[in-house]
Amino acid sequence: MGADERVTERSQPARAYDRAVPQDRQVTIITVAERAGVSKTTASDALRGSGRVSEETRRLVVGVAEELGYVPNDSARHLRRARTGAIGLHLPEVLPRSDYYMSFVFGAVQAAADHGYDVTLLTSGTGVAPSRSPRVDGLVLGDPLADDPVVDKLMGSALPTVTCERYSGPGEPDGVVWSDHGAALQTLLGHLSDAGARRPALIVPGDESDWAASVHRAYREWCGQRGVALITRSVPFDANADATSAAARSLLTDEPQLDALVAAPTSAAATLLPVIREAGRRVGEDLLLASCVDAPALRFADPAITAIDVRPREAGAACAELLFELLTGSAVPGVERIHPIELNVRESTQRRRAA
Amino acid sequence: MGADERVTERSQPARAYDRAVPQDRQVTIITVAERAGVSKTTASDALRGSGRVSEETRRLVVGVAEELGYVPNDSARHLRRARTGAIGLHLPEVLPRSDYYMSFVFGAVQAAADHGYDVTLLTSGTGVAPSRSPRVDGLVLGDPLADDPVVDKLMGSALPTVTCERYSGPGEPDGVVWSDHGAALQTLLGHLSDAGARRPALIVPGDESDWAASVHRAYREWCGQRGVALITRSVPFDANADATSAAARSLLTDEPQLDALVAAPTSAAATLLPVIREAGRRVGEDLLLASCVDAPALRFADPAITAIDVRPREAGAACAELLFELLTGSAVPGVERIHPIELNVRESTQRRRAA
DNA sequence: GCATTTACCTAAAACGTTTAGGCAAATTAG
DNA sequence: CTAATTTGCCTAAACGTTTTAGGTAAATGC
Repeated sequence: MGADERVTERSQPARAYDRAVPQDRQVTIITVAERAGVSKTTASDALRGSGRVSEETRRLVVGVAEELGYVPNDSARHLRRARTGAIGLHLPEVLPRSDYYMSFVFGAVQAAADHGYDVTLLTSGTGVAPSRSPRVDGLVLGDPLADDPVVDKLMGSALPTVTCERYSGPGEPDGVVWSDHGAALQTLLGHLSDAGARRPALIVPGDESDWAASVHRAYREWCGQRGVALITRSVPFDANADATSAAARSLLTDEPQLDALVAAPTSAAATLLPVIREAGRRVGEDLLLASCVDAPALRFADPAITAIDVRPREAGAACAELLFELLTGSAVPGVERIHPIELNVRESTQRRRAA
Repeated sequence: MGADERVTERSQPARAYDRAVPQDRQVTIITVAERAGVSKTTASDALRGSGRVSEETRRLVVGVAEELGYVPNDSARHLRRARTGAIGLHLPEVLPRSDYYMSFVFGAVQAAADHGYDVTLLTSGTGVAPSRSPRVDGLVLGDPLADDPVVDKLMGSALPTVTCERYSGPGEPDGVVWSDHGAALQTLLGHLSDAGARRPALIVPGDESDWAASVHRAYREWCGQRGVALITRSVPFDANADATSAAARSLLTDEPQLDALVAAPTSAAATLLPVIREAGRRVGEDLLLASCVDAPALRFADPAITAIDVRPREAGAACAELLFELLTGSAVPGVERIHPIELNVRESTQRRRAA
C-alpha cells in the first residue's frame, strides 16, 4: 500500500471525514414537521400516504419536504421496520464467465433499483461470518455450485432465497429461476443433425452446476434415443481457454469421425477456432461448431458461431423480481419460474461446401 | 414475467416473509446484558472493547453473547453512528470489458469485507435519484467517463470519493488510484522496437476515459521523439470485436508498411487474429501484435499475445483501501496513489523467422 | 484522616423513523 | 336532538445501538 503516493494541492482545506461536523443540521422529518406546523406522525403519514391526513395538509407537508430537500434516513427506517432495504447477490468468482455474470449483475441491480432496493455483493468472506449480521433482506444465488461452502452457508440462513438454476446441495431455495438448457441443447443437436452432422461431441463441465448437469443429461438422452455414440470430454466449471482447448485437441485426435462440436463453457467455442484449424479441420465445412452459452466473442468470431442465448441480463432481473415477490408475499415459497432461452443460428453450423 | 410458473410441494408450509413473526425474540444487546447480569452499556463496552471494563466481566459478556448467538443490529448501529457501513461502486456497463470489471469488483468487495464494509453497486438509475438517500458512506468510481451523467451526479455528492484513473469531468475526487499506462505503453513500444518493429500502429478509444487519453498521448510522444509516423485508428470506449476488427482491417489495408499493431481495448487483440490472417500477415513473423490490457483470452490465444497486465483485482482493492483511509482520516483528501502495472511479453511480439 | 484519583459500572439520552392508540371536532344515523 | 361514527390530527412508545454524564466503592496522595 502507498508505495507511491502524492498529495495535490486543493482549493478546499483538507478535512477528515470521520469527524466531519454536519455543516447544516441534517434535515429530518422533525424539521419538516416543525416547519409545516404539524406533528411528526402527521408528517410521516402525509409523506408516505399512510394514516389519515387531509389532502390539504398532505400537500403542505410534501411541499415543505421538497423545499427542504428532505430525504428519509434509511437506517432509522430499517431499524424501525426490521428491514435492510438491500438484497444480497452471490456469484461464483469464475473469470471465464465474466461476460455472463456481468450482465446478470446489471440485470439484478436494475430490477432492484426499480423496487427501491440496493444490491450487496457477497463473496467468500462477506456477510457470512457468524459474527456479522447479514445486512440484506433476501438472497439471490447465481449458479449455486453444489460444492461451494459459501453457498452452503447462505442456503442455511433463514433469509428468503432465490437461485438461478437449481441447487443440488442441501436445502431448498424459496424460489428458482431456471432455463431449460436440456431442451435447448436438444434443439441445437437437432439443428446440427439437420445440417448433416452424424457424430456430435460435447465438451462440458462436471455436474456441480445444475446447468452443466442438464446439458450433459440432455446430450446422453438425445444420443441414446437415436443410437448415436456418446463423445464427450469433461472440463472444470471454471475452465479457461487452455483447458477447453486441450479437451478439443484430445477430441479431434482421438475421434477422427467427429463432425460437430458443442462446447458448453461460455465463449469457449471462440478460442477453439485455432485448435480446429491446427487439426486441419474447417468449421462450417467438415466440422460444425456451436456453444451452449452465447457471448459477444461468438457473434464476432470468424466464422460467427452458433450459440444458445441464455439472456443473462433478463435472468438476473427475473431472479430479483421473484425475490421481491417472495418478500411481499405475492409469490409463495417453492415457486419455480422458467426463463426462456433461444438458439442463435450462425455460420459455424451452416454447412458450406469445401471451397 | 411469470410466463411459465409452477410451485413444488414443500415440507414446510408456505409462509409469507413480510409478516413473518420472529420465531424467537431477536437476541439483542439487552438480552445479553440481562443474561450476564450487567447493564447494556457495560455489555456494549465489553463487546466492543471501549470504555473501562474489567477483564473478568468482559470475558463473561463475550461468553454469553457467543452462547446466545448475538449479532449486533447494523441498522441500529448505523443510525446511532450516522454511518451506513457500505460503500458504493460505480462501473461503466461496458460488456467487452467485463473481464476487467469483474476482477475489479471482486477486489473491491474483498477489501471492503476485510474492513467490515459492504459494497453496493450503483448504475444509472440507482441511488442517484434525489428522492433517495445514498445509502453509502463513500464512493468508488471505476473508469469514470467524462461524459457519463451518473458519474457527474455522484461526483457532485458530498460523499468521499475515490476514482480509479483520473476524472476529467467537473469536480475533483478525494482520492485517485491510477496506473501509469503511458509509461507502460512506452515500455511496450520500446520492446516492439527492439524486436525490429519500425512502424507501430495503435487502435485506441477516444479521450473520454483518462486511460485511453494517457495511452494515446504516450504514443504520440514516443513517435514524436523518434520521428516515427503516427498510425492510429479510433474506436468507441465500449468497442466490441466488430468495431475493433473494422479498425484493424482499415489499418492493414491502408498502411501496408505496418509492422506492429497495438490494440488498447481489453482482449480486442485476440479477436484480431483472424483479421490479420485474412489480410495475409503472420503474427510474430511479419507483424507484431500486443494489447494494452491483459486478459485470459490473450494468454491462451495462438500465438499468445503480449499485453500489459493492469492487475484489476488489486486495483479494485486499492481503491477501496484508499477510500477507507479517507473515511478514517488516515489519508487526506487530494491523495493520489500509483497502482503498478507490468508488461507480459509473449509469443506475439517475439519475432520468429517466417517458417 | 480527609481529599482525590482510579476502576468499574449504571441510567438515561440520543439517533430518525413508524405505529398503536387516543382525543376532540365534524359528520352521519336514528 | 342525541348517539354513533368518521375524520384529522397528536402523544407516546417502540426499534437496538452508542455515548454522555454520572455514581459508588476501593485505592492513593498529602
